[in-house]
Amino acid sequence: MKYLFQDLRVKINDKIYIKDPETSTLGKKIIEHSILMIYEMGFESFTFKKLGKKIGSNESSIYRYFENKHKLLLYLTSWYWGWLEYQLVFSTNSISIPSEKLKKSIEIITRSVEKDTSFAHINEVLLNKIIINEYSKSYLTKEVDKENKEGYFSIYKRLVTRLQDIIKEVDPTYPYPSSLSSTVIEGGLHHHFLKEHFPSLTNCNEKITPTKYFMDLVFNSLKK
Amino acid sequence: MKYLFQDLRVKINDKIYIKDPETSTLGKKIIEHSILMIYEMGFESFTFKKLGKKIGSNESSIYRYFENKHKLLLYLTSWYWGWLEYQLVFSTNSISIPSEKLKKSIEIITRSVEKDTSFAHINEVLLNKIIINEYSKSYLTKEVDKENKEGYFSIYKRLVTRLQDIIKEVDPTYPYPSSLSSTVIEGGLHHHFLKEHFPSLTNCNEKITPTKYFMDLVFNSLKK
DNA sequence: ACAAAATAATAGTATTACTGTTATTTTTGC
DNA sequence: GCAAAAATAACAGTAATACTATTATTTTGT
Repeated sequence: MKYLFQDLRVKINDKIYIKDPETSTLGKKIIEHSILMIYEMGFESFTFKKLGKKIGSNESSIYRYFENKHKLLLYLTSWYWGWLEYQLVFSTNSISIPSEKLKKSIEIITRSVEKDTSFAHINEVLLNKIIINEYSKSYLTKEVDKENKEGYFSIYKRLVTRLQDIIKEVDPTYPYPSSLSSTVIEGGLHHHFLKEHFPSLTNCNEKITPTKYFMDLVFNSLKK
Repeated sequence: MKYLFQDLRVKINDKIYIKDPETSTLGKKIIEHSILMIYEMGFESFTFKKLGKKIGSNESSIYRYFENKHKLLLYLTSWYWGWLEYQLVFSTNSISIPSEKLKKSIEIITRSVEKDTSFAHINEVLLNKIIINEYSKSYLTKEVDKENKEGYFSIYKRLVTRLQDIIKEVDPTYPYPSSLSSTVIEGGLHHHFLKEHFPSLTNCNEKITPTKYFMDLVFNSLKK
């Protein structure tokens, strides 16, 4: 796995950044440490000034890469969904039985990220936790329609579509494939949050994973 | 309906406010106009200074009611969930057939609020839209565990529990009643957001309501 | 070695999110 | 109806945020 992903680069809409952070050491440090800092202090408390101090760079240099921290969050979330999409495609494309393919997909999408794979400066475990806590904030804004038009959420939308297509293969008569796909992806994140902070609002715990719950939910909805 | 609700008061955890806004004209104006303003400009752009200007009051007077805008959001969301809980209990307690009760519950919880009922200074239609757009921000914070301990989310939790109990009545063997309850409540909000901003990620539209989708989802999961 | 590009340093601005103090108005209790 | 108390308004002030702009220094590519 480690070697396989070595050369993978997640392609991100280039309107999200001013200068591509993958093209320089400073850029990579911005990504690396913004993940660590947003994880530690939460998105609200995180500022470019603090990030600059942490990486020994000037605030103004960070502004050369991203317009503001919202755009940086869009970058991180796009990267995450692109990475997850790759995992999904990679792990399922050899599976020909539709129901098996769907099983694997639900597993990949709803599991919690346990260990770092291959990207030197990106800690996927922490990034996954950031997505659980902060992803909604990237689209619950007044600018969502404008940003959606600019394509800032296209990787996420592509992932929802992929899962939807896999659902359709299992049951072409099911009337709500995209709704179900959205429910699994968004609900998966929410369930990890509930597990951690509101255990009474979920049946998931150490033994019962969100994956188990969503597997049941999806397959009960589809005709076999 | 109008008269029935006239005297209903939603009881909100008194640690959320400094002074109960229901006890004065200024307090009610704060609630009334914060709903209008958050709806119009979004929670991020909303400030106490702007609110003060709008209602012809000083910023510092608003601080006598709420510590900060986050607490005000907690107040509004608590009120909303309390109001919805009341609608749920009121509309379902005469129903004795469990599956009918569950149907009605899903309808109440996942429908969009169409018109103002009875609270002079609270516009429930706009408040519902605020909940769709801003509710997540009230708990996706670094302080969530502390605030949960203080009981700031107890009304919401009680609602999830109520729906869970109704689910259990329909199928006592179903292994994920609280997860399913959370999925319906949170997923309902999310679906209204998708319908409006990401129509390709849902099958809901003018004709197919989120209620229809969730009805199908829930009843397919439960044994009849 | 030189030019161009990238980064750092510094300064500055408007706004936010408050706190604190005092003045004025409104409410209430007798 | 009046005095005291409570509520509200007005004003001042602070540290931090979220930037923009300018200039200086360092790094890099040829």
